[in-house]
Amino acid sequence: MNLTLRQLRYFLALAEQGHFTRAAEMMHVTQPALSMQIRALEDEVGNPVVERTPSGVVLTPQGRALELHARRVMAAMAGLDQAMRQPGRGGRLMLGMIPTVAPYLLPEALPILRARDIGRDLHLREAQTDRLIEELSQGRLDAAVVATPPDSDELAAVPLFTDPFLLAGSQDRIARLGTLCPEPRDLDPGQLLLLDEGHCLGDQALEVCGLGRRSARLDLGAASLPTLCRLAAQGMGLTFLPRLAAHQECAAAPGLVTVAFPDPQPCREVLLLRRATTPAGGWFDDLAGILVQAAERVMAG
Amino acid sequence: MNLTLRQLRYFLALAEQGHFTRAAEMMHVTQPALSMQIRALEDEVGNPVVERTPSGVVLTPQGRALELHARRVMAAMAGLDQAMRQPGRGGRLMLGMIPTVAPYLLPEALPILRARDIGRDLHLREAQTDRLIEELSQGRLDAAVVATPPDSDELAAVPLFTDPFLLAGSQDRIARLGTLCPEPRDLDPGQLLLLDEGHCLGDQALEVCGLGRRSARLDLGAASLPTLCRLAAQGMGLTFLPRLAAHQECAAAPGLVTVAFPDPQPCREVLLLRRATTPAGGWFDDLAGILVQAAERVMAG
DNA sequence: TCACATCCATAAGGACCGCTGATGAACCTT
DNA sequence: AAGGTTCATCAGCGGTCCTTATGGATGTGA
Repeated sequence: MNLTLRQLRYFLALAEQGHFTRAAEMMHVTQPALSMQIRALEDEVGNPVVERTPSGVVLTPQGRALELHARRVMAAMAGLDQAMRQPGRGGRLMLGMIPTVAPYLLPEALPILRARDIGRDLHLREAQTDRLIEELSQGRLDAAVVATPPDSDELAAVPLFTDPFLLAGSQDRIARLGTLCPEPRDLDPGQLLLLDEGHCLGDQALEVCGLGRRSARLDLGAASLPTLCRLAAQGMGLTFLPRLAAHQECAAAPGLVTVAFPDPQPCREVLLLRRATTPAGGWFDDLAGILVQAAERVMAG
Repeated sequence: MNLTLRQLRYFLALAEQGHFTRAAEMMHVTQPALSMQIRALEDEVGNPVVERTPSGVVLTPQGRALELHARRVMAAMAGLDQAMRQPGRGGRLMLGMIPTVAPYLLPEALPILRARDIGRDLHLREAQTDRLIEELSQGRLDAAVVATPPDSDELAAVPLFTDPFLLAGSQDRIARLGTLCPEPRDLDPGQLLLLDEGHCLGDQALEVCGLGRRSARLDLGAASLPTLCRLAAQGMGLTFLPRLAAHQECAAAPGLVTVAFPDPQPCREVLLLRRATTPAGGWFDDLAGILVQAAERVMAG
């Protein structure tokens, strides 16, 4: 049994009109065309679906069953059509984000995404760069926000924004540095608090200081930026705080003070990645634009 | 946007296999055939639904939306197929029945109908012959049980069973008739209780007595056979009781006594009607067989 | 009662669709 | 660098589906 949508459409028209000729007009075809499709449908089904009476057409019991199910099929098709017509897309958008960006960018980004009908079914994955890139390559993600340029050429990146690093610590630690904030590489590596390995933020902080991870005082095992900030606020050391995170973390960790580095400020480039095969236009550019907008608000706010 | 089932099927195969060639094999077509259909689908949708990566195929967000909806469509089609494959039919069977048959035949018939999977969605209409015939002609009914041969040749009838009339009344009224039951036409018209006009049973009773309705003592306005039987049981007159109804009515109306007429017994022919255009075989003959079987049980029981 | 209209089925011809088989381009593997 | 993937493209062919034309059945009006 291999019915076609055309047969179902014609049949529903016939059921509605009760009349071959009128149903054919409704379908913008000639009456023989519709008759032949109905005939083909009945051949497939094995029984007549309508009785041809002199004064019109009557559904058989089986015809009524067919009508019921055919309407369901057409409803499903209508739903599909509508979903495809949505320019915003309708499918789940699988977005990855590194942990040093996600909690600061998302509160601003999500409302915009929803307003633009992109976040309707947004699926978020927070993970470190390596894992995000792997999942992106495998197609389990559609895009990812990272702060490290991809090495593989199967990924393409668009820059979102530049996120300067601030120096953060307790009031007295910062005061002890003097009135002028030092050059990054003048900092004492022994005072630096870093994130766990795997977080690009730690590596980047070391890089701007001209240091390797080996020379850092210790890996505190601090798994998250909020934790790190609380440690720094209690005077346990200094840390690099992305400006993106500054407002939220200063509010959350009383006693935390930040100072900007002198120009040229050290910074990280936040990027939006996609597979190179992903069509660039459309939702991807929309998403990038929204994230930029959200970042501006976070920085300004 | 005018997607075809073929496109959806191919697309689902592709989504499942993640591989054009394997999806094509799955669909028993060559790879170009599938590629072209996917291409056509993407043209309709307006965006790519899969990304072609070197190592296989990944759905785009829109592709995932399409997958979701396509599965719904295919599920609806599967439901339709299954419904059509049911030899029993799946549609509502619209059955009409006259009031002097329905309450007696149905208790036996319904279980059999259900067992044979015909009564799955049986729609019953109890009405007098004229109305049943009208609704049958208009296609609002598929079949009708009546006791009057149709005059129109747009209806066809198959005989179900013969239902003899019994004479029923109170103990003393029946006794007063003597040991032998009289010929129908020897009955005193003044003693006869009849159903309302419109019920064929009343007309038939008069007919076998060689009388017209005018000569009957009165129309009691008794709208139903149970009422009539209760009147008769209380000695208000005699009535014709179809054997089909005898057991039930005697049980329900204490004091009601029935006697059979001498041969040739007056009787009514109970028929199953269909539109002449309704295909005779299949469900219609099944239904007729079941009703005959049910009638045999009623008569025997 | 006969002509006519209406309705659906059927037949023949043509346009288009979709499949196959062959080929090509890009990429990965060895 | 060669060979084997992958998917895309093309030409040719067969089938599907449409249209126009026609036929048979039924109902209707003069």
